[in-house]
Amino acid sequence: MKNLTFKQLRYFEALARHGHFRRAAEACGISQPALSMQIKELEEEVGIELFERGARQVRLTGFGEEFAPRVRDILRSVDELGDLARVSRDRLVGRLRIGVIPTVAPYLLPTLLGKLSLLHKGLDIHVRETQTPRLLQELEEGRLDTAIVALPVSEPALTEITLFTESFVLVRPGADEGKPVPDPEAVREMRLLLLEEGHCFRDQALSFCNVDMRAAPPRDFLDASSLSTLVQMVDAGIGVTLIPEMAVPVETRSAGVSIARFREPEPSRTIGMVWRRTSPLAKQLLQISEAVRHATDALRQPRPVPSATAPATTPPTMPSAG
Amino acid sequence: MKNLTFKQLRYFEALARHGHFRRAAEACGISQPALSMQIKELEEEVGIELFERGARQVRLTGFGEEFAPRVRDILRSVDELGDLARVSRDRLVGRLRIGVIPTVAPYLLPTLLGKLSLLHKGLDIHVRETQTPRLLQELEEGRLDTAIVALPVSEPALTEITLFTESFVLVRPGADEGKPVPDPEAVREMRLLLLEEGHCFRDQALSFCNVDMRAAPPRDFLDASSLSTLVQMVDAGIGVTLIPEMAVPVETRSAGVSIARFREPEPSRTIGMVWRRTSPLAKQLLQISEAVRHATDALRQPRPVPSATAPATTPPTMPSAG
DNA sequence: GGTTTTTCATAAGGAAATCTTATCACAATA
DNA sequence: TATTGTGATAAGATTTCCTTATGAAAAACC
Repeated sequence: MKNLTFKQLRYFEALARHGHFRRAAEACGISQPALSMQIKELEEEVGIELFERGARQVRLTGFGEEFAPRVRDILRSVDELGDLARVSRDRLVGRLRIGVIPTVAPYLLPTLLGKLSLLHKGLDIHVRETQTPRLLQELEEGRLDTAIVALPVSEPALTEITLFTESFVLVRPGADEGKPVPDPEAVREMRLLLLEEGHCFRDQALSFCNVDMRAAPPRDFLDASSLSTLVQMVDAGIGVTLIPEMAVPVETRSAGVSIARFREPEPSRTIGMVWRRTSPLAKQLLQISEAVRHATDALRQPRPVPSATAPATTPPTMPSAG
Repeated sequence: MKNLTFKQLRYFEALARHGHFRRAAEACGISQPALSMQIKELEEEVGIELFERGARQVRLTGFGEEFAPRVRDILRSVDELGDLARVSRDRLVGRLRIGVIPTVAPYLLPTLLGKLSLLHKGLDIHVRETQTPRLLQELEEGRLDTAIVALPVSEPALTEITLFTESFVLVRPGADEGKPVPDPEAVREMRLLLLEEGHCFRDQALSFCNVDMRAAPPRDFLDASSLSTLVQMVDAGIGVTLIPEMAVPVETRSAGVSIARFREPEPSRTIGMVWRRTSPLAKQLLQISEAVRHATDALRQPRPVPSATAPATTPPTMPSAG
């Protein structure tokens, strides 16, 4: 069975159906001798005669009868292989493993997942929510297909594409509403609540306040594990914090806190999508990045943030490593 | 999917398993470039990349992951095709459709079927019991694989092989035990009970009595539909009959009839097996004919038939057409 | 930082397979 | 007996497939 070919099985099937060499050959688009030879070869391969050649008719032998349904099964499976490919050609199919950092995930995913599963019906989406370094590692190990993180990642093995840039806003107790917006140095002197070690957003916030991240934290920072917690801590009067614009609608829904935009240059971060440069999904991932962009556009359309200054024009990018 | 080959699928499987072109190629017994080309061609065929070539590793794409189990399925089916063939190589497999004339069937089949199904485990044996002309027709139409009939059949499209020759014996009432054995002409004058029209054995019996078969039956023959019935009629004192040797043990088991051998030349018939000259089962059928011969040897070993003369040496063959 | 190594892709030529046309052999039919 | 229909065979052309040799890119090493 070493040199069995698909052609032989197709020819076999045709001959079994037509019971006639010339007609079967015609159906296969080859000459009658070619068919004869391939059938003969198949029979040699198998070691048993498959057809009984009568002077007036060709019919399957008993063994051929046993052989035929199996062959048909195989040919059908191969056809299905083709179907699968055809259907998947320009659609993403199967599993899409997407990683998202925690300061983006809760705000982006609800909208994004809906859009994606609508766009790619039957797509099996796996989401991994963790911090950037782990995401990048899993990406490079092939355990993720793409990740949504703050740019730049500066990994030569990865392609990065910008999704959007968003400002950070100050979250302070409701009572502070309307007070002048502090400048970075002033924030540093306030009780600044931050995410725990490892979140890139923590570093971005610190950087904004010109804190040397390698040095010890300037004050008795309280570390929270989510933006939600941070806002609740602000609400409790423990201090102030920064959150990305995208988080505002969700996180200030019912909290007694006030939001203030900074003066220019506003702090901001750029969120992007990355994938292995070698990934054959590039085209589809690009497509997905569009979907993400649309999803976030919708998220950032309503801007209920009272602006203390004119809206920012070209905000500087924050460091994102980590 | 028109030019997909098994090789490509095998190579695909190997590459998916090894994740390494050179090693996979080695496992397939080909050179690395050959593998590269076939994989590339497969990917072109499919229209989607199946592998993601990293600098340090080769791994399946998402689509490849969907593709792989189907491919493995197909390869397994093909292997099973090979297994099926290997197992069937020198064994008869599947269905064996065997036709037997009614004056042989009841005596031969019990032994034969046991032997056959022992010899070819899993063989699906179909038996057709009917008269010679129908058997031959079904044989030629491919609805039977072989038939056991009285020879000769003289059909150029059929191969015939002799199984055995057996004598006919006279069955008469038990009271006639020991009486002189009548010669053919005398039998003609007795009330000779025969099988109904169509049985070759009827013609053979008539022929023995030198009755012209084309003429009207000489006397008020009573036609029975089986040898069993004939013997029971003899037992009832209605007349005498002839039966083949093979039927003696079974048919005279409990009847009050006596058996007498004829003087030489004993009447006899030759039973043989026939099949289409084109049948690829020839080899196996020959094998089966051996089994039949052994089965009948065993049947004819005990000869409880009182012999009126010395045993026959070269009995003349009877006509068998019909 | 440059060199070596590893790995897959590409190129060119040769071997093997597959196909085509032409022809044969056989048997059924007229 | 001649004719027709059928599959098998033969010889040459074509296509596919494989090998060796080489290239390019990235990783590992010194």
